[in-house]
Formats: sequence, C-alpha cells, structure tokens
Amino acid sequence: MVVNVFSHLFLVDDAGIPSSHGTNRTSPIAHQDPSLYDEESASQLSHHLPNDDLLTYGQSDYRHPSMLASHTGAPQGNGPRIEITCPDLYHYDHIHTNPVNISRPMLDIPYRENQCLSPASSTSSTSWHSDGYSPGTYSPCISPGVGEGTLAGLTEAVLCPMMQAIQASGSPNTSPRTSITEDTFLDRRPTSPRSRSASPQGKRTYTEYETQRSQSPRFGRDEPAEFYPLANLEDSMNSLSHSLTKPIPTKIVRPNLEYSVYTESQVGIISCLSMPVAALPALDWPLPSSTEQYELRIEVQPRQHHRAHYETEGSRGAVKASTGGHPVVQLRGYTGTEPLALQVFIGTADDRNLRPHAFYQVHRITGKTVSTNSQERMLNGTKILEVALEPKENMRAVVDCAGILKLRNADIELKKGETDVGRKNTRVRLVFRVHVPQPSGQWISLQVASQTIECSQRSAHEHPVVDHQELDHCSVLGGPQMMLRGQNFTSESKVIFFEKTHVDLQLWEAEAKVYRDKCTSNLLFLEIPPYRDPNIYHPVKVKFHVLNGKKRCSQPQNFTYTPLSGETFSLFINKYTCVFLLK
DNA sequence: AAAGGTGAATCGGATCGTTGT
DNA sequence: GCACAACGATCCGATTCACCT
Repeated sequence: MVVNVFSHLFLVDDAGIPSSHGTNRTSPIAHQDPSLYDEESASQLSHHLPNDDLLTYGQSDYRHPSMLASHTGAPQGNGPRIEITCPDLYHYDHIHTNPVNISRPMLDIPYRENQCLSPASSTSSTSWHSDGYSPGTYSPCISPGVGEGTLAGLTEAVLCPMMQAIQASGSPNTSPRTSITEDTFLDRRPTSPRSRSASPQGKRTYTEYETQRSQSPRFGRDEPAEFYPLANLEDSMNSLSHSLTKPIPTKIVRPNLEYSVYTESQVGIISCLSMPVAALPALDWPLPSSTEQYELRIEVQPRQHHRAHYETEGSRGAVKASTGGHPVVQLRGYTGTEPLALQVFIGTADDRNLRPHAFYQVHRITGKTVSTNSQERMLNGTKILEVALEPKENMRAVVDCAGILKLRNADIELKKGETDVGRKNTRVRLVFRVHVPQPSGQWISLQVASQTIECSQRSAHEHPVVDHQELDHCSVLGGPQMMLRGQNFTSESKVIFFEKTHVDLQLWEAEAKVYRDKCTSNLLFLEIPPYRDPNIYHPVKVKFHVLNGKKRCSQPQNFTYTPLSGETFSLFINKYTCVFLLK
C-alpha cells in the first residue's frame, strides 16, 4: 500500500501566496514524483480527504494541493488559509503497514534527482541566526513533534498566527530541507558535474563559523529535547490550546521517553487522515536506544575511519568494522514474528545533538560482496537505508550495505538556511533507527548512534595520537617490546626515539622495530631500540613519537634509558669484547 | 573445466584549486 | 600581499572479483 499523504503545511495569504516557511506548494519534490500524482494515488487520496470537521483546527482548509483546483468551494475567508500536505509520509509507505519487503524492486535514487534534490541539512542549519529568532523563547522541541510534517504541520497550524511567525522566522526545527524548492542552489552549481565548484560568493568561512559557534550562547549547544525546560513547551502548548478545539495531548510533545510512543488516535489528530500508520519522529528528534522491553544495540561498531566518496568518483565501499567485518546491529526484546525495518542514516558527530549530517549521505552499496539487502529512500532530503531485521536472524542485521557519500561543501553551504560549514566537518556517525509496533496500536521508536567515523580522505594520514605507553623506561640496551595505545596508527606508522639538546639540536634518533602484523589503528607493538651510548651513568631522558608519513607525527612521548647494572654491564662489556676480538 | 578477456567495484594516492594562517 | 600548509574535489591507476566467451 502506498499512502500518498502530504504533511507539509502552508500558510496562504489572501493572494494565495504561500508563506515562506515549509515547502513551496509547487515543490518539485511533490510534483516531480510521478507516484505522487498517478491516478491510483489520486484515487486513494480522494478517499482520504478529510472531513470538514477537521477544519475546526484554526478554520484550516485541509486539502491535498493537487485537489485544490477541484475544491473551489473551499473556504476562502479573509484570514490566512492553511493547507496541510504530507510528503514525508509518502516515503514511509511500507514500513508501517507491511513487513519489510526487501525483495521488491529497489528504487535507487541518487540524492539529487527530482524528488530528492536537496541533500540533508543539519538542524543547526535551520537558522539559529535567522533574523527575528529569539533563542530560547520557544522550545525547539515542538516542531519535530511526532513526525516531520505531521505534528510539525499541526503545530504550525495551531500556532497560527503566533507560532507561524516564530517558526517561519527560524525555529531550529523548521527544517530547511523542506524548503529546497525555494532554494536554487543546484542551479548555481557548475554545469559540469566534474568541474570543481567555484568558491561560493558570500558563504561563511570556517573561521567565521567557529567564532560564531563559540560566541553564541545558544549555538553549539543544541541540547537534546529531553533537557529543554518543559515550562516553555507547556506555555507554548497552553497558548496553543486556546486556538484549538481539541488540545494536543501533552504526551505528544513532552520531551521524554514517551516521545517515542505514538497512538493511532493521536495520529488521527495529527495527520487528520485515516492513516493506518503512525507518524514518525523527525530524524533530528532524540530517541532512546532502549526501553524496559527493547534495546537497540550496536553489536559491532564501525571503523573510526572511512573515506567517503564523492559523486564524481566511484564508490569506496561499505563502512567496515575495525574487526574487518561490518557493523552489526541488533534489536533485543522483540518477540514479534514480523520483520522490521532498520533505518540507517548518516548523523552528525559534533557536540550538539544528533541530527542528519548536512554534508554526508548514506549510500547504498550493492554487489556480490554485500549480503544484506537494503532499500534506499529519502526523508526530507536525508537519504536513509532500510535493512530488514528478521526474527529468524534474532533481529540482528549485518550492515554491509552502507557506504558514505560526501556532498560538495560549496553546494550545501549555498543552500538557503544552511549555517554549518563543510570544511573540517568530516566526522559522522552511523545512526540506526527502528520503529516497533505495539499491540495497542502504538509504535515505539528506538535509535542508537555509532561511534564517530572520520570521513576525510586524509584520515589515514592524520596525526597519530599516543594515549598510553606500556613502558616508560628500560636499559640502554633496549630490546623490550612495548605496546602503544592510541589513535590513527597505520601500517606505515614509524616510531622514532630521539634525543635533543636544550636548544633543540637533535643528538640522536633511532627507529624502533614495529611489529606490523600485530598493529591496529589503535595499537602499535614495537621493540625499543638501544640507546646510542651504553656507557651512561645516569638515566637519560629521551623522547619518541609516532610518524605517519613525513609530516604527521604524534606529540613526543617521554622515555628514559637507565644505565646498566654492574652485572649487566659486565655481560655487555664481555659481549662486545668478544665481538671485537672476533673481528 | 580451465584460461583469457572484460567490466564494475574498490581503494590508494596524486594532482590541483581553494582556503586559512 | 605573499608564502606556505591544510584541505577539498577530482582524477588516475592498480587490484580484485565476477561474469562471459
């Protein structure tokens, strides 16, 4: 079943001009997707057209935009007219209604194609800096609501005109992903897909971005919704309820675990359509990884480095695990017999709350090396992969089908409303979501994010970092094996011991033997080289560092060579005497 | 069934333009 | 304004593997 529902809400003035927030009614997302407008869809929609009593919500006219023309009798009051459409829900057609049908023909949709012109945009990009937005005045947790474009849409509807103004002026959750039709950044791209993008005029620099982040009291600390003061939220909702004939259940908006539970009755209120499925939380909506009953776990974490590929180059394969396999995710506590869809998308890895990464998209990997079938779909400009969680597999999925696509910084930064910069914004997380149906008709949504993945192409040559060294001293003869624990070690890493004078003149250096077969990106096994002078009488402090290539080296680590004890010294002298005599 | 050719996917690294210091 | 380094985006080629002849 395909539910072609449109959830975006439009405020249309008397002249019929949509307000600036939300998706333009003539959005190519909606209009260029033929499936949204085929006869069957239209027919289905016609059956699901809302009742007029739904118009009690702020005297809204609730119409499918494609139906507007045929509904000339729609209320045309003097006040603003509100229309609600639900493009997002279209993308979720099979998840809620049917078991995952991975075997059906896949829709491989490059993210720039018509229905998914815009890449993801971070929530942060949604205008903390927008004019007129007063940070903290209204809780940003309202808008994501139960689902992008559902509660969000309703919220916008019921907040009209008060909250409309606020949201239009820059609620952090009025996702710019919904406004890509206003945004013509793609048109400004170089015509040749292989040409380097010109420096975008007027875009913010990395320095400006960092400065702004550090100076703004709000920017840079997108607290998860759990931590937003409820007072603001309730105030908003109280104000809201005055505009409503039916108040929104507090449960829907209360920022706690209950966020992840949705009932169909609530959905009925939210969507105003006879949808058999629940609306889902937005991708930037914080969700728990476990409840009393369920737990979504990452059994095998992805590697900390993965070189993402550009559209202009070939795939660089799926994200791998540090063990050599691939990430593994399991849903525990599920006793149902139906498979569920595990959703995967690329999230941010900064100090703000998790949200879809603006500069990276998940990329479906297919081929002989991939054992896990997956399906791609777009949700508000963010590409997500769906992988089946099968009861027969103990609800465990090997995610060997998820690569990472890097979008060009210039393209994203030119996007209207985008405030993040791509430069040095190369850390991501794999985010996994699952929506578990409940017998009561509710749905529980769980989410878990992986450890950070560095996606830059130079990651393999990043400065190595030594976190721990097993030994800090040995005799001048060297020889003991030492393990270093740290980061960014490579198969090419070298460990150099050296000694310098007070004026930084290098007196000595020696390369340690590295046991490369044992080494990982976090562990380095080496043999400590002998000191240059075995005849020292006092401990000598030297240093060592790990080198990746010529220029990238770790911070110097301290090491001490101790003099030989009398007995050892005698043995040493004898040994060298013998060698001397033999020569 | 084995051998060779082909193409796609993967991956490492080089190159060159842009940006920041 | 210049030089340099770092980074971003693209390009190139080697390798591997599956498939076909």
